[in-house]
Amino acid sequence: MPTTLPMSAYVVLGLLDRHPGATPYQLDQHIRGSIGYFWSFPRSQLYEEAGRLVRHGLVVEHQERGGRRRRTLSLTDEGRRELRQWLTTPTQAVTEIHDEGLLRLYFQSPDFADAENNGDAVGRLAAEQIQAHGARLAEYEGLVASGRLGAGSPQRATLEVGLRFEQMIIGFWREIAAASTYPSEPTR
Amino acid sequence: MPTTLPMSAYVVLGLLDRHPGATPYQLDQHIRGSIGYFWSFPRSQLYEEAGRLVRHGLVVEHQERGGRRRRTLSLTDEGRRELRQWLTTPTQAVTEIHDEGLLRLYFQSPDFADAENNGDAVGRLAAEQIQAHGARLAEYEGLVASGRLGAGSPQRATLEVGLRFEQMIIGFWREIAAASTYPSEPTR
DNA sequence: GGGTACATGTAATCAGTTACATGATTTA
DNA sequence: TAAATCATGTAACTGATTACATGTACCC
Repeated sequence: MPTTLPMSAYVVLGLLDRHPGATPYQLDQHIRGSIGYFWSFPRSQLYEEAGRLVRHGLVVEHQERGGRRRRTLSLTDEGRRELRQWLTTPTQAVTEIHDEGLLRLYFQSPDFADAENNGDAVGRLAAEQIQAHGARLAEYEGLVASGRLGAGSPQRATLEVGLRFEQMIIGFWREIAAASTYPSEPTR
Repeated sequence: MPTTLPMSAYVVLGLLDRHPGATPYQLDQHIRGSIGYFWSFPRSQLYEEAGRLVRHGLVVEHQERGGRRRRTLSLTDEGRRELRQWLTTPTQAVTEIHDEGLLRLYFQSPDFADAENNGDAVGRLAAEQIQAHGARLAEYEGLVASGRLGAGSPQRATLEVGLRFEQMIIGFWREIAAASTYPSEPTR
């Protein structure tokens, strides 16, 4: 077994610790609307991940014969050990903010603040991003309001970062939008 | 050609627009210390990406015969068109904050704020994260101070998000640490 | 002129995604 | 009970990462 597994593996281990006997499909449901906001992967990967973890002896699966042939998954002792270990060993991995809007901003031409010159591409980008992040923020607020997350739970704490990020980025794009509509260095 | 390319493709197109004739190796240099903070991939992928873009007719390459057999890359007209189009078409993709520290926090047991109960795993995690994000913040501040980014440039604007994110997340982990007993960093 | 660090590329492997297929359940 | 929807899985393909190999310059 490799010394370090891909993140999807730890997500599966972590979820199985909380929800023993879940099927990959059910894991997918848990992921969407929670940790999937931060680190997502398609459902099919959960099947592959499950297979890999079984091969590594960290998970056992039991597949129904006939019908839907569901695979129910549970951690082995070694899987639990691996999870505990991952949770407690220091990481030196750094954060990446995967955001297509930011990437597009980065590659705008240097005169991007000059709306006349570029058909206000940045103004449009900003407007679209404000809208998209507003929707995301509302989703997060809905989650909090739903009360499904314990007040001091690690899930609630993690979501807090999502909330603060969305507030921050909305403010950022508003500033960009303002500079785009009213260029600070007008062409003349 | 697929209607939508992977992000690494747009990064290569965007960089080649600014640095025509660059080699994959040189692109790697540009990426590290700039957009790579947000969206990174290993150098070898730039070779593969270059090959793919050439196959799609978006890039032309010229490989030295003998010696290091460098490949210099440039956009074709169609490559430029593809880049312009990507820069101006609306995206519905959402942000993902890939952060291993947050993921670990998410999977802590519910009593995570109770340091007695878990060997203060969370306190350690928070301390480590405060340290790591402090270093990252310092790097960003160094970039700004270096003056290599134009004051109103899109690169500077993008970096601003990095700066605000790091400040936000450091504040977050300080709060987490405060709820735990492991000695926290002095406030800077 | 031999060692060290930098520059460059390729091949093999592994992970992730898309597209598809089928079984079960609800509801008009 | 047919149509629609939800649940579940697999296979084929594409993308990403690791490991390796070699070339060039620098410097003592």
